Amino acid sequence: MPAKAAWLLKSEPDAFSIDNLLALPQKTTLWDGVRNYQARNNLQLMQVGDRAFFYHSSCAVPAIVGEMKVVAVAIPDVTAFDPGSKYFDSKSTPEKPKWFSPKLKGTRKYVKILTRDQLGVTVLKNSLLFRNSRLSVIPLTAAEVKVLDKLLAVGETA
DNA sequence: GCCAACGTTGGC
DNA sequence: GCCAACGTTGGC
Repeated sequence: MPAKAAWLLKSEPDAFSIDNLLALPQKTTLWDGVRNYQARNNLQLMQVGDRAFFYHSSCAVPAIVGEMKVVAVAIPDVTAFDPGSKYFDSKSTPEKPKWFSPKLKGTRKYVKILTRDQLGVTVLKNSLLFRNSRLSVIPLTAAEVKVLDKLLAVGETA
């Protein structure tokens, strides 16, 4: 069994925040609406049990604000089939789906968030979070996760 | 609100 | 298959 992977998932808090997620009945959601191939490919690589960090983007203080766990691998993104959805894509059909959504469960909201500023002075500086600021689903290396855990441990005792 | 970086589209 | 035009993301 390979070690569990870790991911960073971006969401605009105005659209869907960590609080929105944790307020859901099962704290669970299908991660839909992603319309970028690189991000899509990453969504499809997610395995049950993988860790996922929730990142608030396009807001006053961009930061990792909590954590989730993958509870189901990606299934076709149904919002792409719905003409009424702003994520509708006529090129994606139930027969030939183009976009996918894994299921994520919120597990934790941080007391102290990890701001983009903080992350920028760690090894995360070399991650896709900084090298490709537009990518919304980012794989994290074990070394990067280690740094995050360290920062979190400090936050708890501070 | 601005703008840089990047992805996508479409004409050729 | 190239590349200009355009649209979007997201930090600031």
